[in-house]
Amino acid sequence: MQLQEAQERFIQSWGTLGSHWGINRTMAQVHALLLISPEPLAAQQIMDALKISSGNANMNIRALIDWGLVFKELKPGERKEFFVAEKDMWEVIRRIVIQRKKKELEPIIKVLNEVSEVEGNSPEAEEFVHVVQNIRLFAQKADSTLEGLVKSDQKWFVGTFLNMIK
Amino acid sequence: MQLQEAQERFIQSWGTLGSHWGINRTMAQVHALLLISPEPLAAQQIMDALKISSGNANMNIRALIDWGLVFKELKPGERKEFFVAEKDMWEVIRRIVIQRKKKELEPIIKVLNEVSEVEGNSPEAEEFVHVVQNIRLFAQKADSTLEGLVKSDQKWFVGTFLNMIK
DNA sequence: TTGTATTTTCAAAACCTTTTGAAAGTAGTA
DNA sequence: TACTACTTTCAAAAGGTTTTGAAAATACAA
Repeated sequence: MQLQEAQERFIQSWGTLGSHWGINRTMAQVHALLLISPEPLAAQQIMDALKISSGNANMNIRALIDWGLVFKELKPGERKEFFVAEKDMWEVIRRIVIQRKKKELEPIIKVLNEVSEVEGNSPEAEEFVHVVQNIRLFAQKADSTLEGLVKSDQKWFVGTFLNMIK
Repeated sequence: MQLQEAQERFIQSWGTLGSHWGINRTMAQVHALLLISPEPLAAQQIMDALKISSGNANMNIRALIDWGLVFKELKPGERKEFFVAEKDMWEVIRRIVIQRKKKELEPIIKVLNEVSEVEGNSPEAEEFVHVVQNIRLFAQKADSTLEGLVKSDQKWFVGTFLNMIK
């Protein structure tokens, strides 16, 4: 396969994957482009490569920086900003886990804690409490699991985690 | 907190969570409603409770059945169909993992395998292969991890998995 | 300071997904 | 068979998100 075709396929697929993971399509494509670029890229190069507008490029680059997946790099003598991707996949995963844990898991745990204080002992109330407690247990497990994952290093993941499962 | 308020809050939150997880808002709300219902519900009851149209209810109930998260139940003497949710949270998670693994992880692994056959030895090609190999490693780990999770039982998750991470 | 390259903003447009609800289809009952 | 309760379909509408691009802002250089 030719390099250019491979690059395009990779960028497209990464975009599709991202859009299932709370990262918008373009944001994931920008990330993919930077991932496979040996050199930092300027906004204009990103716009050209992905055929997107300046507004779009700017917004998604900013978002990637917020997520900690992309860094700004200034070259001496150049006025414009260049961007590089976080290329350590383990770090990429950690960054995404941190964001999603904060935006999704923590809010639902908060709600589960609140609604489990429900009054009454009708069948509806009993069923409700039962289901909520159950989910709460899982949510808390997931929370500590992810917390552990965020704090652990790649060695652990590649070694123990996989071997254990099999 | 009153039961009704708690139920509404739970349904709303479950809907929001679902929408971040490839399950559309209404689909997750229907699932939440069935989860906390001690009795099977008919389509009409779901439509009334969530204030949604028949088409919407029908489509999302079907989707939940496809995912294996909801089952049809026929009551003797009743013409209409009733629906119950899968209430075992472990099974719920397994079902979702199965669907998403098939729809997201497997396709990207396929693409990664294909594009890693790239030709050339320019810096671009080298960087490309390097990044792709790296992601491929993670994707394959994730695949076997999830495969293991799908095959394992809850006891394992609650016991070993959590303790191990800490 | 002025000029110019670059970045940022944001309202409007384009795009994509979800929902509606009327009509058609289905199946049990008489 | 015809009736009725219920389910399914699907084109159109609504709703939500993303993208565009012109204009404004910024920041360096002369």
